[in-house]
Amino acid sequence: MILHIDGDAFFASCEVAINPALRGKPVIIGRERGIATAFTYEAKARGVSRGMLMHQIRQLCPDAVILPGNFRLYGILSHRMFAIVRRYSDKVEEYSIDECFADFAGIDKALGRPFPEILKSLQDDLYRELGVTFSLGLADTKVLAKIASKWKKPRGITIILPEEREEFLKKFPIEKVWGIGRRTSPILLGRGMKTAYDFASQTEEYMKKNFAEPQTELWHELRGKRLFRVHAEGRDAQKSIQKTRSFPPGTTDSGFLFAELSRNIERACHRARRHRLAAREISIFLKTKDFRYHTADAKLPYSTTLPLEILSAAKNLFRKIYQPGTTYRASGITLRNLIPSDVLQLDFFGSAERGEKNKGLFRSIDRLEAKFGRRTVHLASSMEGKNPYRPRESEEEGNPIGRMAVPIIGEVC
DNA sequence: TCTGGGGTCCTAGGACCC
DNA sequence: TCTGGGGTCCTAGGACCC
Repeated sequence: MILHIDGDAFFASCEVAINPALRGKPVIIGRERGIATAFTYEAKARGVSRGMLMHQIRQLCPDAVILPGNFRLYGILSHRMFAIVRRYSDKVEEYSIDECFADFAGIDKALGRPFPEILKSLQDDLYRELGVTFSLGLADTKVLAKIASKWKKPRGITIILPEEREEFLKKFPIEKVWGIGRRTSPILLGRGMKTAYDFASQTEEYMKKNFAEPQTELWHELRGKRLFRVHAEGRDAQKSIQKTRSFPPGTTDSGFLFAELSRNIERACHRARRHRLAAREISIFLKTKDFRYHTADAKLPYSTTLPLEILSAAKNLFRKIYQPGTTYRASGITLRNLIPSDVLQLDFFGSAERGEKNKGLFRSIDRLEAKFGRRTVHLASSMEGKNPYRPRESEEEGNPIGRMAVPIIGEVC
């Protein structure tokens, strides 16, 4: 058996857990982004929905408590949650910040208690020690466990026994199945499949003829054939780092646009340095006001974690895709092909000294930011002089020095 | 749903090779 | 070369997830 555990309104629940005065109130997370990222069930009952804009929420729900995300807190509670689950099974896959899978095969025999009792006790442990409620689903496969935990929320416990599987799938809408997204569900609905059962009861020939591998795998898993295992070995190394920011309603100003991109590059590099990763490839995108993406990418001659080196590559890419007169609403950078930055990378001419001075510079900047807050020092290319929009409030907090532009040309600093 | 930010994986098709 | 068959690798973009 595989267990799936899912946090109920996790971010909002964490806030309530550390501030009991919030209990029973409509609490919404996402102030810094302007849209609802997570919200309590009280907020949901008032009509708040995912992605709703903050000003709409204030109208709908004037007494809403709107908070910025506190990811350090969520990370700590997440960590503790995994530790609690590991008391029951040592095979735990940390799937996301508020979710995990655990291999529960034989756990009932090992503990000498029936599964319903074990799950109840695990759920109680989680609530008692974290102040956050979780929903649990137990079934033969990952996909079944995942839909089981989703079935009853909050604080649900759902077990799908093999003999009850078909009846359960008949109640479960196809579009809510893990792996069936916006594109696939209309196709399935168009073929008359409304429930997970309608999909799972197709023949294998039909699946092979009409669907690709990912859907066929889901089909097997829904029928109780285990294809996806619990990955308890720990996470793979991170493969990419992305930083993006929207600036609705948008701009046609190339100077502002590039400053935004530059800023994203600085943030991405900062993150890469923190994780001791360097990038060998980058890609940038500009998103138009009608939500189309224009992307371009480049391989770098050496792996790097320094904004100045990435900036010059990004400038060329920017020229390729920027079109005067077009209104853009967001930009972004992705650092890819990441390798540990302590591995010495020689460039084409064998020079290991490249960028040594800049490395020292950015080490200092990182230290300054650790002490005085984000954006204490930034590149001149990221200056928002032309920014017609006010800076976000969170950026201004905790910065005793104020903004300082440091023009850096080449290796002069 | 006039729609944020951060990720991973799959696949079709082109380039190139024997 | 009005010309077959088979294979690998790479990349762009799609689809999905939280």
